[in-house]
Amino acid sequence: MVPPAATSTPTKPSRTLSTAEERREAILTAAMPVFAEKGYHAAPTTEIAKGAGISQAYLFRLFPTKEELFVAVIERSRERMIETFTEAADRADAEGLDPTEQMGIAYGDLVGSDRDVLLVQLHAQAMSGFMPAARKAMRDCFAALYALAAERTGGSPEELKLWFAGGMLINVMTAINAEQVDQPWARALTDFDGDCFNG
Amino acid sequence: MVPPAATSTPTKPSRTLSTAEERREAILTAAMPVFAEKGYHAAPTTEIAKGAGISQAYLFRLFPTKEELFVAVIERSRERMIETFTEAADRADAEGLDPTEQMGIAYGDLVGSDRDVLLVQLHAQAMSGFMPAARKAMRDCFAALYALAAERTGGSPEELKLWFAGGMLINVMTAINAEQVDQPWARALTDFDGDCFNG
DNA sequence: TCAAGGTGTGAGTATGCACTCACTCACTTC
DNA sequence: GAAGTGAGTGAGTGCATACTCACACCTTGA
Repeated sequence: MVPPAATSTPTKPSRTLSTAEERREAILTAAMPVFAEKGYHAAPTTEIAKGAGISQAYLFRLFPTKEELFVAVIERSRERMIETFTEAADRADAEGLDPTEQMGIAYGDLVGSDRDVLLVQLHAQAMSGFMPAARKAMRDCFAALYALAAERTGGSPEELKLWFAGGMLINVMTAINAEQVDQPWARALTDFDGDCFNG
Repeated sequence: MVPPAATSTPTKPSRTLSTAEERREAILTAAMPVFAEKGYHAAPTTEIAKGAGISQAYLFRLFPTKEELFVAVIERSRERMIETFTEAADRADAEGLDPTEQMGIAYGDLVGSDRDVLLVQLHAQAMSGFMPAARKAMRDCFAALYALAAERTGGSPEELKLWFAGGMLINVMTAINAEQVDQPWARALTDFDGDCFNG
């Protein structure tokens, strides 16, 4: 049960092969921007495999279908959001700030800086219409986020609805870069300071 | 100048060919559900042409690229929304009802009954990330809808923002059929009666 | 009646895709 | 060291796709 080789140099890992779990992580990391940019159908698995540094054949061993890979990417983007919200809520608690507002700000920052998370969400929403696996993943996503928001903000269902609605608007406005448009509609729909969605 | 064959049955129109404009309309009608279901990349132009009752070759004469066709479909879905809102506002005016509320209800009905309009919007939003033509079409769409809503409801920018945010939430919840889910998050996020978004 | 131009197509081309198969090599166990 | 298992791949297969081209037919105007 003891590792046999204390003899080999300890600076290098004795193992040259990666574990399947490491590869899976690498694939998800590589897949995220590709799905974000091109959407489900136009994202080539060859490109994802290349980005992960493995062969396409091995990609399909680890994720038997492209759809399973897509769902895993949706779940990963959900995890990113959960992390973001949790950190923001922790910070709000520590500094005595309004958690609803802090989580909202953190979300705006997240989708503004990490467009992959945003675009994966949008593609997944659109695919939900006719791809049951994506629909399920999106429902799970909303379930988790709603539970987290309810717990950390203590808001009423009505307040939470408003807060989610604001999030959906941020998504779309960010996707079309409305903040770069100098027109009344764009100014009105991208004004998230001193916001009605927060408390 | 007289059609040469008064001998043929007069119940048939003398013209056997359609005009290009009629064909264009037929193509858009056929393209809408295909793009809605499959998204931009996975929607085959062969299937669209077949649905429109013409050859694929002629489709490409009328819409030189698939992208132009996609943009035209986005614009058509915008027109549907404009019609819906206009009718609802007219009705509200005629019957002394609140236009904001009536337009909101009409929108919910539209996306609930005509999923094509909804899904085309969602696909277009997702494509906006990396397809400038789709982004432009979506911006135009928001510009037109915002102008209409502002004129017909007289709402403040803040009120209009709330109203649009509610619309974005309706979109997503409808896409994932959240109203069929019996869980707290789904009940809260699909409760659009007596709504905070309406005045 | 005939030319001009619009309507319309069959049959491609070149490319890209998800997924498979047969196979090699690294590592562990006994 | 032998035997088993998991990591990893080169080289496909079969099919679908956007777009093209040469060509035919219908309609109109003079």
